[in-house]
Amino acid sequence: MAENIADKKAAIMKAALVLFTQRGFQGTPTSMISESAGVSTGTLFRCFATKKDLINSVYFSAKESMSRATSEGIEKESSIRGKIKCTWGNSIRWGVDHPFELMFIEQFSSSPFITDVTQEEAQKNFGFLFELLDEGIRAKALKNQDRDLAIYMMYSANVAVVKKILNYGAVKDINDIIDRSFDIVWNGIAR
Amino acid sequence: MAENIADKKAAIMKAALVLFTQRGFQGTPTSMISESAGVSTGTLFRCFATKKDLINSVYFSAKESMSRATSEGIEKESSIRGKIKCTWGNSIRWGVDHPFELMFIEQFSSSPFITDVTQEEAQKNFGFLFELLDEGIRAKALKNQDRDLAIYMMYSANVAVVKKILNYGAVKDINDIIDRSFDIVWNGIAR
Amino acid sequence: MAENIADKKAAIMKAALVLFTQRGFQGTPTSMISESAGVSTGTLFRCFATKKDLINSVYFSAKESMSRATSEGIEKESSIRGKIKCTWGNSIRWGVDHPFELMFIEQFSSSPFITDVTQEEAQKNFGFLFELLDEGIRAKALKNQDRDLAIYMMYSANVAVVKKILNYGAVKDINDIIDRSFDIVWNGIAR
Amino acid sequence: MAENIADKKAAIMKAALVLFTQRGFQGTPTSMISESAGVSTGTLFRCFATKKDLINSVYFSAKESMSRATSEGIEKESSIRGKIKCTWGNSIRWGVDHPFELMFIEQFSSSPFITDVTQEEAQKNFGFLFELLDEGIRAKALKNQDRDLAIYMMYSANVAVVKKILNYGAVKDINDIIDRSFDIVWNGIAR
DNA sequence: AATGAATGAGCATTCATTCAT
DNA sequence: GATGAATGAATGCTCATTCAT
Repeated sequence: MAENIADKKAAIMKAALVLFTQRGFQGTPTSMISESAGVSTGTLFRCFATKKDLINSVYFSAKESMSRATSEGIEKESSIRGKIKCTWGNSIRWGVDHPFELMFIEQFSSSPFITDVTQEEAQKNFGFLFELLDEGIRAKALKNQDRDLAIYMMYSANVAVVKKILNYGAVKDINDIIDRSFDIVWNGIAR
Repeated sequence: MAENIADKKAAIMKAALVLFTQRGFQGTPTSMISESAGVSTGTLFRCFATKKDLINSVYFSAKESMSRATSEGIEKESSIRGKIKCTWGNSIRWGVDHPFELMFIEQFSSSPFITDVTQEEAQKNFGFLFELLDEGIRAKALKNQDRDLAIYMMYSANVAVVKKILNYGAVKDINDIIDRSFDIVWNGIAR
Repeated sequence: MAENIADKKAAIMKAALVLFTQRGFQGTPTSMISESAGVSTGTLFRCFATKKDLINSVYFSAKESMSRATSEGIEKESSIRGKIKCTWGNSIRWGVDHPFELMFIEQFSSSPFITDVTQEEAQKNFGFLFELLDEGIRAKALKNQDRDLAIYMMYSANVAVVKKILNYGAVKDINDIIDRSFDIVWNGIAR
Repeated sequence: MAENIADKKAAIMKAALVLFTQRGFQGTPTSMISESAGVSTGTLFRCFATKKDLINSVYFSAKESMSRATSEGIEKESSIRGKIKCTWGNSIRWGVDHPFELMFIEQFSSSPFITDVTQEEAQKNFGFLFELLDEGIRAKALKNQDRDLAIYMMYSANVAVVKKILNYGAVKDINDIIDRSFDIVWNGIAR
C-alpha cells in the first residue's frame, strides 16, 4: 500500500498520532508503531532518525494542519469581526474533524519530548492570528488589550468548546454552538 | 530530615511532582524519585504500593490544593460578581505560586495513568464552583448558558493567563492582570 | 499463644513446612512465614540465623519424625518378615497422616538448599533400617542382594503407595493396601 | 556457534536444564542462563516468552527424551517379560546417560512452575507403558493388580536404581545391576 | 533499499536481613 | 527480648536502535 518513502512516512506518522494519543509517548513501542503502519522497524528508523524525531514531526504536522485550516477563507471576510469569527468556526470544525490531532496537541504541547525548536516553528504558522488581533486593536474594533493574552484565552476557550462537543457525542447544530460560543469570546475582547 | 512516615510520603510526593512534570511518568525512574526525596527505593514502595499509586496521589493532592485555594474567602463577598472574581484571582495566584502543580495537572489530567476514581474524587472538591455558576444563573446575574461549558472555558482561560505570566517571568502587577483578564471572561458570561 | 522461644520456633517451623511445600523455597518470603506463625520478622531471625537454616531445620525435623514413626514397635515383632512389614506399615501410615512432611521431603531431598551435613544427620536416624536388612540377609530370610539398593527401592515404592492414597482421597481399608503393597516388595527381596 | 533460532533455543534449554537442576528455578537468574548459553537476555526472551515458558519447555523436552528412550526396541521382544525388561533397562541406561534430565524431572515434576497442560502433554508419551502393563495383566503374565500403582512403584524403583548408580560413581557392569534390580520388581508384579 | 533478528542498558518491584527503639 | 520500619542489591522483562543479509 505504502509504496514510496513519502507514503511510508505518512503511514508511520498517522499510526504514531493515534498510538501516542492513546498510550502516551513512552507507552508506545516503536515496534508497535511500525507494525500498525505496515512497515518494518528498520524502515521506521530510516524515515525518522529517532523516536523523538518522530513525535516532533507528528506534532509539527498536527499544528500545521490546524493553522492551515484555521486561516482558511479569512480573506473573504471584510470586517474584523467576520474574520475573527471565521477563524473561530474554522478552528472548532477542524477540532471536531480531527480529534486525534487536537488531543495529541493538547497532550504533548507542554511535554518534555517536544523541542523548543519544534514549538517555535509550529507557532510561526499562527502568525496571521497575531496580525489579525493587532489589526483589530489598531482599527479600534477591539479593546486596547494584551494581544498575546487574548489569543491565549481564545485558544483555550476554543479547545474547551471542541472537547465539550466531542465528549457529548453527535452534534445537532454545530453552527449554533459556534455562534453562541463566539458571542461569549467576542464580548470579552471587543470594544 | 523526613523522620516519620508522613514526612517521607510528603517528600516523595514533592519530588515526584517536579520530576514527573519535567520528565514525564515513564521518563522518571522510581529510583530517581526516591533519591531526590532522600529515601531508599524500598521506602518509596512502602509508602506507595506502585508507581501508579504514587502519581495518582500526587494528582489528587495537587487538585486538592488548587480547589482549596480557589475557594478561599468567597464567603466574604456578597455579590455574585465579587464571588466569581474572588475565585478567579485565587486561582491565578495559586497557579503562579504553584507552577509545578499546575503544569502537572495540565499534563496528566487526561493521561491513562490517572484512574477514573482519582479523577472523580478530585473533581468533587470543585463542586462549589458549579454551585456558584448555578446561583449566578438563577439570580440572573449571568446569562442563561451552558454551565459546564462556561466553567470549562473559564478554567482554560485561567490556565492560559497563568501560563502567560509564568512564561514572561516576573510580574509587576499581578492584580492588574487579574482585573483585566477577569473583565474579558466576565463580559463573556455575564448578562 | 507462642509464649516461649521453643513454642515460637515450633510455630515458625510449622508455618514454613506448609508454605515451603505449597510455594517453594524462594517463592515464600520470610515475612509471610513469620506472619503465618504469628511472630515478627525480627523474631524469626532470632530463632533461625538465615532462611536456609530454617529450611534445613524443617527438613531435619520432618525426616526425624518419619524415622521415629517408622521404627515404632519393631521390637515387638519376632520374625524378620514381621519387623520389615512393621516398618512398611508404619511408614505408609505416617505418610498418610503427615502429607506436608512427606511432600516437603520429596520436594527438597535433592534441592540445593539442603546442605550435605543436614542430609547426613537426617540419614543417621534410618540406621536401624539398614541393620534390619543386613540381619535379614545374614539370616538368609532375604536374598543376598545389594542392601542399599533394596532400601532405596523400598523407600521409593513406599512413597509411591502413599502418594497414590493421598491422590485418591479417603481410604477405606488402609491395612489392605499395606498388605497388598507389602506382598509386592516382599516378593522382590525375600529369598 | 548457535547460528539459527533452533540452535539458540537448544542452547538456552541445555543451559537452563543444568542451572535449574543445580540452583532451583527462582535461584537461577535469566541473565545467568542466557550468558551460559552464549546469547543475550533479549534473545532468551525472544525464544521463550517468559521464564516459566522456558522451564516448561525444558520439562517437556526432558520427559520426551525419557519416554522415547524407554520405548526403544520393545517391538523386538516377543514375551511380556522381555518387553517390560527392555523398558526397565532402557530407562536405567537413559537415566545414567542423562543425569541432569532425570534430576530435573525429579525436582520439578510436582513444582508449581510446571503447568497442568505441560504435565498432561508429557504424560501422553508414556501411554505405551500403561498399555504394556494392561496387556500383561490380560495375558495373565502379571498379577491382577492396580496397574497405576504398579507403574508408580516401578518408576520410582527405577529412579532409585539410577540414583544409586550415579551416587556410587563409575559403573563396572550396568547390565548386572539391571538384571538384579529387574528380578526384584518382576518378582513383585509377575504372577 | 528494506527487513527484522539481535542487543543489552534500563526499570519497577521484591525481600532477606539489620537495628533503632 | 521483641518489634517492624528501613535498606538496597537483585531480577524478570522491555524496547530503542543497529546491522547483517
